[in-house]
Amino acid sequence: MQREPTAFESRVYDAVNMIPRGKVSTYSAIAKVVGCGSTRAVGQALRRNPFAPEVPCHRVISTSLRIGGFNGTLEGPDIERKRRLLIKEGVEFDASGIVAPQCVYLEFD
DNA sequence: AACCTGACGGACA
DNA sequence: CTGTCCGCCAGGT
Repeated sequence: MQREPTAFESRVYDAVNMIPRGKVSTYSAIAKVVGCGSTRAVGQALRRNPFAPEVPCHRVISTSLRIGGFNGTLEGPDIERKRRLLIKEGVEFDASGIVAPQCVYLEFD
């Protein structure tokens, strides 16, 4: 059974939806935009993501420019898929799997 | 209302 | 470099 998104989650989804194609953002950036100092709260909202394809949650990475998690996991085939998807959108990755800083979108609104 | 959890981050050993 | 701890805030039970 589904539930309506809270005001907080709506802000998170809205912010994520603002990320242009070929770019990514970080949890801390999103957290700042939605007005909370906890990246964890953002992670929870994205994990729940009721708007799966609508909200490009795969464009959100950790502040260290490493890919965070995806589909509820921190590692595994899902993460690999996320990486491929980002590359497909034009996001560049370092040999270590680090996202190119130029592809990071930090300013919203 | 109380307690636990978490797709994190930063500090420290 | 890795592993551990604490703080952070909202959601779920």
